[in-house]
Amino acid sequence: MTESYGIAELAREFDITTRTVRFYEDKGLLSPERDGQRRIYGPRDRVRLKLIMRGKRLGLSLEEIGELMDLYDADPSEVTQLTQFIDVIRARKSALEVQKQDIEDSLAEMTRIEKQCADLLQQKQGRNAAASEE
Amino acid sequence: MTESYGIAELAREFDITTRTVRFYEDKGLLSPERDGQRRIYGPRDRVRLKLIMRGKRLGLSLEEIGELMDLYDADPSEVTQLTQFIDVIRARKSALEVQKQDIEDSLAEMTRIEKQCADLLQQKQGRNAAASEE
DNA sequence: CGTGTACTTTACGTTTACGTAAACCTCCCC
DNA sequence: GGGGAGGTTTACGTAAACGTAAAGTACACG
Repeated sequence: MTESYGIAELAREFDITTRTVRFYEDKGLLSPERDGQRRIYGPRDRVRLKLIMRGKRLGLSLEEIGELMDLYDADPSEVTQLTQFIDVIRARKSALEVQKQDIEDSLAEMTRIEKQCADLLQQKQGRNAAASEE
Repeated sequence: MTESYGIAELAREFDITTRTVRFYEDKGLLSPERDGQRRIYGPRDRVRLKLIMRGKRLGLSLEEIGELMDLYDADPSEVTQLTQFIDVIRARKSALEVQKQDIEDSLAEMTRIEKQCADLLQQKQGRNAAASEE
């Protein structure tokens, strides 16, 4: 008895609408079972949705996310396919490295600004305290 | 004589279209000088464009990018503003931390897959070599 | 003066990722 | 058997981020 979910249940868990879940199916990112006309989602769909959400947080389009997930569960049999496959993965990885660097740069800048603000705040509060002391 | 650029020049440098540059201006992200009716971009615009592109690579919307850049060159005078300001920056930072974690997870998975592929490739090539040896 | 080259405004078109509404099942419960 | 609760399809609407003409301006060059 492998666990299964209704669409509302799944949507709630990921904090999205049922419309969105169906939309992802329409785009080929999910493929739930059916009980009559109702959709039944299994563990595989849950994992996929998790990957989709992560992809979105990274700013990927649904199409890119789909391609990535295809990579995840494809197994290339031919040697030529295999080497191409590796190339694709490496390209993807280096894109992520760029993004990681961007994030680190941004974090550094924001930390700098944050510190500036904290210093300024100290000064101002210091003066206020001094003013209310006499 | 502070360096300046035409729109085409700037667009070429960042590998975007002039339409895009004007669009960013329309959204309040750039504000070039004018020589008659023509736009003249200075160093400040270049820096801003660089920030915009980085924001886009991070998957931010133009609106979010605008807000971030506002943070960068605003200087909050009131203490209450200052503390709010710091809160905003911290929220932004923690969002970036999440994204960074997402990237690291993704990189780990992809590295795993890449290794799998490399092993598989070794095996296959090994067999091919053995087959062509006799 | 005509031709280019570079730039301008105006405006409608397009893709992505859904939102929102309408109209229809279907099972369960009182 | 009337009504929820939860699900379904169909389809039009929408915001963001530009693309893509169309038509005009401004200046240099032969």
